[in-house]
Amino acid sequence: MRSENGSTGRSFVEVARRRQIIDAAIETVAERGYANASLAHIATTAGISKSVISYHFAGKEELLREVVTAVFDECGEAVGAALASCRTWTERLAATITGQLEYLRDHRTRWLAASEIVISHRDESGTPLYLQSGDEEIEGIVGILEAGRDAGEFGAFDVRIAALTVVHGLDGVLTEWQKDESLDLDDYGRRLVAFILRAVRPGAS
Amino acid sequence: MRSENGSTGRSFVEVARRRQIIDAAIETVAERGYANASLAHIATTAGISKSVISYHFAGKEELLREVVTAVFDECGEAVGAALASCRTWTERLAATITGQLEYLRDHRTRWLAASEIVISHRDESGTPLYLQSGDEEIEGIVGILEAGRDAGEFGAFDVRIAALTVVHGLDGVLTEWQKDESLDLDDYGRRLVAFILRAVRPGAS
Amino acid sequence: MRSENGSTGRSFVEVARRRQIIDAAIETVAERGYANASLAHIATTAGISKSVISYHFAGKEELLREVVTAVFDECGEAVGAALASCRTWTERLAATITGQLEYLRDHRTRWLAASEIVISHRDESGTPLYLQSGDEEIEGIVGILEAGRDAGEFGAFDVRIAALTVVHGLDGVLTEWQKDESLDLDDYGRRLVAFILRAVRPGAS
Amino acid sequence: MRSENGSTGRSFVEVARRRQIIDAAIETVAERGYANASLAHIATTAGISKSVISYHFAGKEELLREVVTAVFDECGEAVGAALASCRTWTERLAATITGQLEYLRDHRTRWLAASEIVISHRDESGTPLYLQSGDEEIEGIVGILEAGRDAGEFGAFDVRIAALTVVHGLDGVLTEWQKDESLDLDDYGRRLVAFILRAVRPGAS
DNA sequence: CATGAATGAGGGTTCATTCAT
DNA sequence: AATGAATGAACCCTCATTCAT
Repeated sequence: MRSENGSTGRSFVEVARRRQIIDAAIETVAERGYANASLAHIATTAGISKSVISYHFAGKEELLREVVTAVFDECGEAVGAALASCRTWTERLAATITGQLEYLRDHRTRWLAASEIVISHRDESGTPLYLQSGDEEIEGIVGILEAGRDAGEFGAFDVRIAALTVVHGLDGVLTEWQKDESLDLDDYGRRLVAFILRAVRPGAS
Repeated sequence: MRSENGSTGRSFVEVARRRQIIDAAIETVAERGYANASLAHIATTAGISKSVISYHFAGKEELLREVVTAVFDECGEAVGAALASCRTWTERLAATITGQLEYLRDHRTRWLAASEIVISHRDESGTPLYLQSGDEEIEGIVGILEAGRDAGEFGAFDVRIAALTVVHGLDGVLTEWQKDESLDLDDYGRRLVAFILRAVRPGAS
Repeated sequence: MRSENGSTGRSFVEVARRRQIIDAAIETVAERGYANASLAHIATTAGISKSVISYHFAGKEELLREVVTAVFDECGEAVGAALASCRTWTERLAATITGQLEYLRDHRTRWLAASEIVISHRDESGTPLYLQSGDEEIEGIVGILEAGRDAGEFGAFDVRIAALTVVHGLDGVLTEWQKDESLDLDDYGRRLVAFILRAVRPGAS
Repeated sequence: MRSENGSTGRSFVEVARRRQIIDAAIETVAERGYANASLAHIATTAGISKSVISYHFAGKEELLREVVTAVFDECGEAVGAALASCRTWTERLAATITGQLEYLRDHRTRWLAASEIVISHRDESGTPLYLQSGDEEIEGIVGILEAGRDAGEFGAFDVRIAALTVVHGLDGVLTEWQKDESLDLDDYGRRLVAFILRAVRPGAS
């Protein structure tokens, strides 16, 4: 049993190369857009030969999926860490929003690239990636909202609608940030949290 | 007195052909995605030769921009009509949401295509369309929210954040609908309106 | 017998239209070069529809040939007129050079276009036009040189070589003029005549 | 120490392929003319796929410029070699003519192609190549003529006019050779030299 | 482990020509 | 007499992928 690493059977060098290529792909997609991010451009960005990519990845498809997985996993971990120290459901709801915005703030390029790919890429059957991904994020927020409602922290409203509003509201931040580079994401987060908390606070519907 | 048309100098036949091509482009983009919507596919969908498109449009760029303009104008008119009969700012806010959802319900393909293009298409300088368009929609909602707040219908909150939440929340509906074809958009709209109204209602914070 | 014109059977309007198109072709070829002178550009220059050209000319081939014929005939007439008043063979040789340069000076665009076409255009068999044209010009100079030699005005040299040198030397003037717009063609002509006369003057060798 | 090549960073195989493609381009242009020399035809002539050309050259533009450079450099070297063994300016003038004619005799196709390209090709701004190139050849002849005049070998005449006459006279040889395949270039050269020497010989202007 | 080389498919665009009106 | 409309061929170029080395 070769156990240089986990269970993938990849050597240390191999893992490093893949990471390098993934990073180059992220940079390229973020800069030039999904449609203009050819393997040639990615290879140039990485400073390697084009066929190195083909050697380490089964194809462009796999590379792009790895980008998405890597970024979304990172972000998920960041949000998870932010959630760990929360005491109330209100705090957890706020942490979900601010946690993701903090990731976005610190890893804008990565998030931008992953978003582009999820939105634009389609598998060979023509199905977009964003229709293939699970709804863990939404389910997580739904869980927080339901628990908070049961605990009396939140009022009565459609939790799924609320969760979707939060998720898509977060997506919109990136656009705002692109339109206005000087946007203060921390401040934006506080105000977004405030607005969402208004919506979920107890009281007449 | 040549009165075949308005001020564009286009004949009736020309206008019809352009519309046909635009419709074919919409269908193709919605079905295959922006990146796979080649002129060849669009032509095939329209049942015409590839070069007919080049004859009627200066290029793919112009065709795509016309698609976006056509769809967004249509939707804007629909929402404008819905707003016309409103008495209160609350009604206007609700009508903005339901009006757009009704357009989306009745013209799903058109909206889908226009969204894809706005998100994915970049001009020759590499700037995406969604960063080029103005913010009329957001400004409109901001106006409603401010007026409603001044009229005492709404509470005190960051109107821009609120407007962005509404706009991006609407964008998210399409994704939900694609994931679940049986989604009742009218019902969804009522619940989304209810949630947003919770957020904007007067009261603490 | 409809005899509005000569023997071509073309009406006055028809002739005018053809001339208009020929002029537009000349202007376009001179400005954009043979390879970039499409019927579309020619039509735009003429301010007419593209298919008008096809209506009046059997094809692009015919149009281009007409351009060449028209310009070369004009130039030939100009040179012929210059020759008419000459008394000596030396004068005739000089008039051949200065006559053509005067045409060039006064009709630069026309000459430029015709030259481009003759050099670049090939018929459907692939034969360039410049290999199809007769050698009237060269023969004419050869005739002058032989007569002048027999009359004792010129020395003994290869008349064909001399004629070719004159003809191609004239071609080169256009290039010089393009490189230096301020070139004084009259002066250039005088100096070119002087040089050629040195070569043909009687004497050793 | 990587010493596969000089300073271009191209491997041996790469250089060979480029040469092969350049040769195929030369053959194609010479045979079909500049305007009909598509990359597809060049590829067919080379017996390779069309995209191989794009792989080895940045574009058609680069390929064509390489053709011109290669041929003109070759010819320049040949003429330079012929000049090296000359003692008098008269010999040098003659060697300039015969040297180029010898190159033309031995590499007719190459010269023909390069000439076609220089005359017909335009860069993206529309400027023809022949207006971009320097005048090294003309300057060289001018230098010979001036030195020869100062040395008393030649008479008094406009050296620039003379140089241009020589250069364009040489261009004309190719046309003559195309019209008459049986033309003896060596003989032609001797007679052309004789004619030019008549023109430059000392004596009254 | 890495890569230079090659390829065929497909991209958008321009073109000369035809045809019904 | 004129033209708007349409077409298919050909244009150059980019692409993801494969393969021998």
